[in-house]
Amino acid sequence: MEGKRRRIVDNILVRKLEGFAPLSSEDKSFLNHILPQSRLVAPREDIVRQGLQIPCIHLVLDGFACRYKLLADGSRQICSFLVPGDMCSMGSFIVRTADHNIGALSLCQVIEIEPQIVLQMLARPAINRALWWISIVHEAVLREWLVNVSQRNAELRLAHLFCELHQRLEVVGLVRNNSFEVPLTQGELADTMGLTSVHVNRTLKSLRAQGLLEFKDKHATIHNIERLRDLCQFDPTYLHIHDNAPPVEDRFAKAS
Amino acid sequence: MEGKRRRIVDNILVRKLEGFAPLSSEDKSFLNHILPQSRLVAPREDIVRQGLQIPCIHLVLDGFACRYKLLADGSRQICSFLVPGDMCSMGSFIVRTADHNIGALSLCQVIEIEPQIVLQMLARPAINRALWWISIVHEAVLREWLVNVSQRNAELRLAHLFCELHQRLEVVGLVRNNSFEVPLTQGELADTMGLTSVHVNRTLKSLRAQGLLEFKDKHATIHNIERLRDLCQFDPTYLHIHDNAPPVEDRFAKAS
DNA sequence: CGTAAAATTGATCTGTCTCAACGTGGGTGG
DNA sequence: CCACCCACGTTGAGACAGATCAATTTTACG
Repeated sequence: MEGKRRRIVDNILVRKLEGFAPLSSEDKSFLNHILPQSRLVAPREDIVRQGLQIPCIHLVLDGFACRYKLLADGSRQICSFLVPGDMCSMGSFIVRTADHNIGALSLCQVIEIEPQIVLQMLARPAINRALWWISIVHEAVLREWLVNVSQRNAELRLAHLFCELHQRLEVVGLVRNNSFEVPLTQGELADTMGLTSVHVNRTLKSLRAQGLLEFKDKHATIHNIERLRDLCQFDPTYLHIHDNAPPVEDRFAKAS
Repeated sequence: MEGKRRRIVDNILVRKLEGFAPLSSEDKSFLNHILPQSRLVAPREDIVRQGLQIPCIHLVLDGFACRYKLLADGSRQICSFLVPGDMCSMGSFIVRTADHNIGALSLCQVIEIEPQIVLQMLARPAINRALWWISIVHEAVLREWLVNVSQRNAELRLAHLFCELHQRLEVVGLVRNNSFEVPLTQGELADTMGLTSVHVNRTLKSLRAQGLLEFKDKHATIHNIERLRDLCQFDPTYLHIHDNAPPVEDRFAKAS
């Protein structure tokens, strides 16, 4: 049981990192032999608290977590989702204080990666690059969310978000039959999209009526992903899957 | 003349990086001896084009540039500003294709840092950390912009943006007498804030009437920064100035 | 089961957009 | 050096997406 869980655990990190570039068998073996203790985090429980010291680097094995900020008037903005395979990258290593919260949305299984393990990861060039990649993709996703909230109406916003989740969950093998788990309430979707839960509800109803997107019982179903992508102009390039840049030496060769 | 410009040039990068943590004199000397050729970029000219290969890493010496995305309906979202001292960090090193454009807003003086120089920078631990810091702060700024656009009304949005610019420009010594250059049109502000230029105009008028913020002739003046910060709950923590995390060894000491 | 959170629907209100007109300043060609 | 021009700024009036307020139904869970 323990061994089985451990294997599942490491597989998802390898799978995630190989969404960038293939890893050598040594690197994979290294990742399969770090044996951090995983723990469960209850829904609504915080993993990182804004203003406090960042405890360590976390990897989500199962469940949805999110980064969020609270405003004085009580409103909340969810700034990103951490889905299985995602980790909060280098922040705790570089900077003293957290500028945002990270909290579990559903029951989460997370791993706390110890600082000395992170040093070992950084010492491996391919993993080092993959960590940079995570950071760059995170930035790109944030930009896309900014565009989403700033430029698109409620219908296109929701469509785009579900296209993104579909793509990200597919990479880690969590989409089956056009359907995937999204353990969010409509209120949480609202806090993500800068809408009210009332308006999210109405917009989901409209998308459902158009046969574009069903969201029920914490599961999303997209019958025709192409149609949904066309609607909101979803272009997955920004997720930079398998978008490894050529090494510096090759670029010299190309330049000369 | 050349020597003087070169000194000014390197000073701003050193100054920017020391906004994180002090550099050793060797590191500073290293940064003062990279001698990249700077070039001028005209307003509206692009430095990086979405979908194409990212040419190399750029450092802005003077002027404002921005990252932006275009949508099919012609609308534009400005996703971040590059002010003097800012560089577009590791993207070109890690990932093949640009997921956004970078373009000059005003006449810009920029430096193109060659890949092998970046390798040398990465080889120096303190500079390596500072590059991670840049990336982390970039992410934090994006989150704050998302909150801004998603949760605040036009008045608070503009107030918050100008508080941020005030803080960022002060770090590199570009604020004098509560006043600093912001070479943007109201239309560009609108594309930044997810508003129309008409509404930006009206909102600036209101802020001016309240004595909070003057924006005229490409210059912003904030007579009472405290009052403006209170209004929009600006908390500069997210810029992580001098927020260097303790090294891993110290954390072990603390833990034991 | 019972109870609270979440989803759903209706009616009304409002911040921001849209369309439209006019003012203004700086650059360019004659 | 003037006159035109065009981008930018400014102001007004009306329209609309989404918020707000409120009530009811459904679902999840102890």
